[in-house]
Amino acid sequence: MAEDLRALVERLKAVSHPLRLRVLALLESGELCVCQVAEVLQVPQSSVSEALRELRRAGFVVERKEGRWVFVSVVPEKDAPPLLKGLLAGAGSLAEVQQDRARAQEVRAISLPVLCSKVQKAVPVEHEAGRA
Amino acid sequence: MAEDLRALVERLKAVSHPLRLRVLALLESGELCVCQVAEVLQVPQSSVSEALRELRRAGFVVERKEGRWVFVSVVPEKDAPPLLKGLLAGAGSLAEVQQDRARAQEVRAISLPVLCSKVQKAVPVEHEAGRA
DNA sequence: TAGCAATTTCGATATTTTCCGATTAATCTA
DNA sequence: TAGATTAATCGGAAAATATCGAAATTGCTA
Repeated sequence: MAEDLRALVERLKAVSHPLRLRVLALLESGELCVCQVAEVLQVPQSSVSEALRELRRAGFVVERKEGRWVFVSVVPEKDAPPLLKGLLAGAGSLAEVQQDRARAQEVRAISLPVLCSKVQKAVPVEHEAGRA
Repeated sequence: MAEDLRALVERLKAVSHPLRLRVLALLESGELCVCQVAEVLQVPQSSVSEALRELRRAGFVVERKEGRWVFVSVVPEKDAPPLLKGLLAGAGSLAEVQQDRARAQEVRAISLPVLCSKVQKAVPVEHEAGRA
């Protein structure tokens, strides 16, 4: 009885969201800084920041500040909430996630100062308009 | 790559809800009919019905009609989405869930016709007013 | 067929969530 | 210190969700 029903629901809510789940799954491929995440996913920076805030609140990711950059990564296994492992296993096999991770590899090859000054258009693509 | 990110998110959303998660966890203790669930959880019947609709859509529960009663239960393991197992494991240890299951045992002892005609008040308790 | 009884669907409101541009805060660098 | 840059927060409009009584539906029973 480690926690409370409501707490578990909050944790689930945190990942019941396309962008947030995508960010979490992306980070499993390794630490990234916020601007890298925004670049990989082609999403406005403020959206990434908000997604990360929720994931942090839920205990799924941790941050590390280095100068003006903020690096985020999946919480170390020993501190991870029970859900996390199964979640990442499930998400890791999704095509979208694998594409994101591939893109992350390319982005990692660019030095941060160069990457981030590169004005990211981040075409605000609709997050709902899937072919249901 | 069995599914789609959006599908996974939908599945997670289905259980990111106090009542729905409670219902799902309750059913792990065995099949119940809708009116029994309403009685155990002290929640209006239409709310239970709606919760079950979502859980069914997400593939977590199945129904079996018998006369005018509808019995619901957790989907058999072979058909269960990957998430389910870990989810139930996590929820099963929650105090609230254990209480619900204990109540279910009492309710099962009452014959259905007797139980259901018993006008259930189901005090519309606020679902948000936790001491945050 | 009439009348219950169990469940689902509907309707309407209230609340929450989402989203992103603009602003602010923090930190580097010249 | 001024200027630039990265990230967080704010604002607020639009969309989605929650909730539960009332009405509709389905199927039993007499």
